[in-house]
Amino acid sequence: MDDAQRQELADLLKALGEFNRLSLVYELCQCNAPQNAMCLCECCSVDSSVVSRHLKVLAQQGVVQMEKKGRERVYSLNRSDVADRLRALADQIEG
Amino acid sequence: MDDAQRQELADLLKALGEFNRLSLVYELCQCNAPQNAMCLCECCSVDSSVVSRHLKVLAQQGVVQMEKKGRERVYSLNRSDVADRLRALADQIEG
DNA sequence: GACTTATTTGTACAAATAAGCAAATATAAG
DNA sequence: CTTATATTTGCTTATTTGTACAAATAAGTC
Repeated sequence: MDDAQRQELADLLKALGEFNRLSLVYELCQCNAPQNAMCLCECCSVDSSVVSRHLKVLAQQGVVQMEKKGRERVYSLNRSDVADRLRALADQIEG
Repeated sequence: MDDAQRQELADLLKALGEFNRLSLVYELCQCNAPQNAMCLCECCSVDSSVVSRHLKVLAQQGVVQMEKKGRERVYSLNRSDVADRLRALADQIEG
């Protein structure tokens, strides 16, 4: 694994390693249908602009996926993608 | 999962989500025997005091384990423990 | 077009973080 | 006891990060 890949993994872990962002992930985890930001706003009690920024971070790391739907944007979790990356790390660590 | 547990998980991910700390983890990952800080110092090119602090963070999150050995302190990776926590998250995310 | 709703962006600010260096501490060896 | 080595701690600096609020943008509805 080269430095760039390691940095990418660190960025993913950092994205998940913040309480409100992790809460967003768990919230999306329990939804079958994609959710909009206003809805997600309720699970962590912060301003909508903050949720917007957190979702942007999660999207940049490929944790969530965004889709435009009318005037709202709905987010869904890239379940298998994230799970696979976490398991790959777990496997490496376990050796 | 309550807030405290979620915070704990976020703290673990944050601890792993920094380049130099993740490098330390990978370094320890490739060692069979526990390593001292001076040795670990070489893998990421930072001051020994910085390594000391990073190792402290990792120890607080249960990622590494420290053992006094003469005047040096040797660190080893809590492999299965960390791997299990990452897999548990992966499982939850995959749903 | 005017209005409403959803989301993003600009700005400001406080708190947290990472880093380096020097000094302090701990412990072994001479 | 003195010296050498390993590690931690105190201090400072620069940078990043999370947050709130207001304004801007986007897109639907009347």
